[in-house]
Amino acid sequence: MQRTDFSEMACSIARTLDVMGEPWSPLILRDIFVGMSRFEQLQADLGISRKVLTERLNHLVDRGVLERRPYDKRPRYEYVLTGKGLELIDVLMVMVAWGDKWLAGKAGPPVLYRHHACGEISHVELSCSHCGKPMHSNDIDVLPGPGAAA
Amino acid sequence: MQRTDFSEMACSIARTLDVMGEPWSPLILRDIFVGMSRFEQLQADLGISRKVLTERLNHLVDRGVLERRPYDKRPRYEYVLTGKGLELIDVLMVMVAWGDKWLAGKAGPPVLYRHHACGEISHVELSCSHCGKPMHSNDIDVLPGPGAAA
DNA sequence: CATTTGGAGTTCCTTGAAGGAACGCTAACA
DNA sequence: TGTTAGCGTTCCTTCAAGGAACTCCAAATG
Repeated sequence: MQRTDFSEMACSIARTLDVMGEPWSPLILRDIFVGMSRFEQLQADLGISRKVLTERLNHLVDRGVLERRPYDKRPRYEYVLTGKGLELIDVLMVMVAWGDKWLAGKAGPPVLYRHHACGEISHVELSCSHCGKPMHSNDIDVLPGPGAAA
Repeated sequence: MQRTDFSEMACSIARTLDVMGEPWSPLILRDIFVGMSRFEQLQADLGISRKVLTERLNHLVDRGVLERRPYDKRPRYEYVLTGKGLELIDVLMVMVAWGDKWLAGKAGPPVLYRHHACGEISHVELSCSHCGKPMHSNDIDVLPGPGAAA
């Protein structure tokens, strides 16, 4: 085996990486999220090899984060995010927040988010699903869960 | 070039991937976050090739998310997260939330988070840095920012 | 003093994924 | 009857990942 399979590990990080951790996959999801749904668009925008794009799209469809559907009587297809896929965009939004803070430099962030609820330009924060207060790596204890390995 | 360089793209997702997007890097960060700081520990726990582990650790140190420091008079080193690295764990916490929801199955989540502030078992949610309300992919408009490409 | 031990890599070989260009297939259209 | 556009597939080359063996160094041990 040339690349280790993460899907069987008892770790939600590893399993999530099995879905979207291969090279290009997050960028493909990004493009589809912002409205590029067709093979040619994706290939041109990313500059990715057509072979790899085919593999990645098939994999994302297999894993249920994308849906492939015809948009013409001719054999033409578009790729759209499923509900599962839309939730995966959360991961990208946090990557954006981190990259904007640590890697954007003087030029500033390449894109901005405007939040519908308040209308303001903002970014994403992590909060606790229970109490709503901030929740970052230093604010938690990590405990074994029911699905832990033996 | 065999693998495309993402670091020069005008995209915070691509730039973040340049830091932690290579195979194994997120799992290395996970292990270091939960307290495995030494080369032998990491290698044994992950089952990663020693060569690749060396490359990944060097890269993460280069990018400023890990610090390599001696813990003995002998040539022994440990790897610890910098502040920049601790913030990168946010990305992993969101991966955990998604993986727990969509991939954990009947067995349930492999690990649980207990939030210091409220003492409850919970998971991470995304909220708006401005108004504090939920902020997910459907709740935003994406606009070009100052660092956008030409 | 010579030898062993353990941590931290380094080297080297094999396999297979990524890059890249060319080719194929299908339905409409000129 | 070509031609075109969209969507892949094939094939070849290069380089990264897997894996095992090897090196280096300082301390501990006999």
